[in-house]
Amino acid sequence: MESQTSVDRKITLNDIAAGCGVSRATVSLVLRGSPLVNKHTRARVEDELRRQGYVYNRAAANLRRRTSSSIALVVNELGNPFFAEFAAGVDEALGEAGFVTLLGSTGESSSREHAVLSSLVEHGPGGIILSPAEGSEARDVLAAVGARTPVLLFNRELGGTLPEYAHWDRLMLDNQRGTRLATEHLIARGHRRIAFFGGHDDSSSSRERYAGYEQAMQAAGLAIAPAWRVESAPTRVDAARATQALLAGDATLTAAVCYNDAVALGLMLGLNQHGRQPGRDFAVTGFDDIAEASLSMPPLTTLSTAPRARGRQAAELILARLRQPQAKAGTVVAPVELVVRESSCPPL
Amino acid sequence: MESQTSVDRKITLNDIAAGCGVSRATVSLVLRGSPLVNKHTRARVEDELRRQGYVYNRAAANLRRRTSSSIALVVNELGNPFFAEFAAGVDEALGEAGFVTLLGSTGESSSREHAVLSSLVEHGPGGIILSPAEGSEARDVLAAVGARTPVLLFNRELGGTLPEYAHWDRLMLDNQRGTRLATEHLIARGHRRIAFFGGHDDSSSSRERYAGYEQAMQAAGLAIAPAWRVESAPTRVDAARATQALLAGDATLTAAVCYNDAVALGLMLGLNQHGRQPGRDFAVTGFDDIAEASLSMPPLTTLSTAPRARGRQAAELILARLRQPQAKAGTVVAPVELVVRESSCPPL
DNA sequence: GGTTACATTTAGATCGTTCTAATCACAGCG
DNA sequence: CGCTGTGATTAGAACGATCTAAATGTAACC
Repeated sequence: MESQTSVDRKITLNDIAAGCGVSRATVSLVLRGSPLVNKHTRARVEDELRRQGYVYNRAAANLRRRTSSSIALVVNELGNPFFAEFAAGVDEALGEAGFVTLLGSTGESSSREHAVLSSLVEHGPGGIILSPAEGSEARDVLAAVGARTPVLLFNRELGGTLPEYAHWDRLMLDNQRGTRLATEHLIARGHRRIAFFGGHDDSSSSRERYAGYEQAMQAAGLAIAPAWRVESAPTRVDAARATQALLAGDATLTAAVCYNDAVALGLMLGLNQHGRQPGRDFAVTGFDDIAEASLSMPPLTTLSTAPRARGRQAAELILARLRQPQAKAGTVVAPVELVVRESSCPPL
Repeated sequence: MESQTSVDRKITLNDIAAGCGVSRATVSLVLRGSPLVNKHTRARVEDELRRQGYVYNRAAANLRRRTSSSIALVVNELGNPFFAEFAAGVDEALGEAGFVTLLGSTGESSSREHAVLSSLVEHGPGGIILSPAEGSEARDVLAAVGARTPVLLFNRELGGTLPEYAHWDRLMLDNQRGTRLATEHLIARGHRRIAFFGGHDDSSSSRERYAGYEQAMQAAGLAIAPAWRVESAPTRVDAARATQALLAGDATLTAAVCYNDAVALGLMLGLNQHGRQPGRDFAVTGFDDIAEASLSMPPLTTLSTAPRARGRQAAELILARLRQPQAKAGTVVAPVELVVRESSCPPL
């Protein structure tokens, strides 16, 4: 047993070539399974590869071939289960296609986003899947990534406008339809005084979700009082904090459509603290259907976005773009589905 | 405004050099902030870099310098919030150090783990942070990564033994102490008939956690019936399924120490389905303190492992190893802390 | 034998950086 | 005037792969 697990020096094509008396080029052909090489030499080379414990240097190959075998994935916050699931889906699908995922997270800060993007782009990813931070501007992002690397925007639009030469693809959720469905559901259950709670209006997804709510309310002939829109950061803690403002604004509300599940869970927490019982005397809906939604007390009525499937889809879209760099940019809108659970009780 | 955002050709050092009449070497020195270059030429070069929209090619630099600026992170399952938080911590700390994270996930399958590792290692990471899949063997992992890339094992031991030349670092949780604390807590509350539920005994973390439980039981003079150990996959659904076996094995149990939070949440679900009320007539403890633990009904008594901090720590350990390749391998055991919530009620 | 065809192999340039060892310009000094 | 020291710059070889174009060997055919 003399497998040469040389700890010190890196094994290259030259070592293999020397080791079995062929040229570097031949070894390279063997590695790539070319039909040009003779059966017999192929076997000899493959033995030698194993014997010396060769590991392929994809970076060198990519340099020469001017290709890339990685995709960068930039998300706001991995701690958010929606993005964690999304990332898992992206990584799964990229892995199956032989690509590797370069991870970056921005913590919802557009300045960190800029830094993360500039760093990632230096590693030469073939493309970038970006879920923009709140308030992220098109021109800043473009400056960070340059015009050469294709970008797939997920979940949110960028602020400002892109120059026409940057044709970026989009994968968006059907935000407006989602909150419309949720609002219609609450109206059907008998609610009339319904708030829209959480999120910041400078994020496009928030505006779209508000629009869906507004659309359903108008269609039902219900006027919206200004106090029925309360903003918050899209996190549990900030939503719990903002509950105070919601209840103070109008004590007669019977339901709220929330920006997302994190906000909805925070609202339920806040309601409890103010002596209200979500699912009993106050109806709540979320958005995303994260794993916690079905576990909360009461279980949360929400919109299922299937984040892992979205991740796979995002991966496939960016890979398709790599194959067709010139195809014109497209926008895919993924459907969402209303999942009715106990938090959307009828009014008392 | 003539910033040359050339969409077609990649800008290299040569382009910059030609663009301002200096040599490639000088531009390279400017990029790396060398004190050798003249103030005035530096300014000229920097202008040109901006003007042409140059982006650094780190892969080429790494090839020449035989260095790496990435670390691979291989985790069982990103959908599990414990690992998602861990990954977030790793990525944060690596990013701050100027490294990029190569992501891979194994879905608890050791064959996928092998494939993922072989693929990642070809991209030449400086090191690998690996949370092994259940039943993953030392020799298989070594075969996949080779002996050149340093590895940091997180959370679990590998099966089998490593050859002595592979000196791998470890970051482990204080599993045994954790379940000992949880068990002592239940005993102090008055429980005597306590099960250990979930996990598979071929994972080292599971064995360690069982050992902590056993230790506390023995110290209290309590004998453990064979029916008090029921295994399950470390997921919510499988734990819910296995609840049946636990209750059928001994109907007089009053409490269970669970392998982790996912299992504990599944058990609570299963208990409800069998007409028992966790936190009222059956006490449950978990392990990990994932975000859902405080939200479940009842809130879960568990062991806080601070996964994000562990992630940062893992990143720091592997970076330290890069700086000191020859230092001898070490094992760090991270402390855990008991968080008492309502699921660990006293017996009726 | 000479020509062609085919299968296999290979030398050498190349990708975009960095590094080593010069080289160059210029001032100061004896 | 030649020598040396210093600051600034650079030519050219690497890094580990791939690719082009050409070379080699062998067999077949006229």
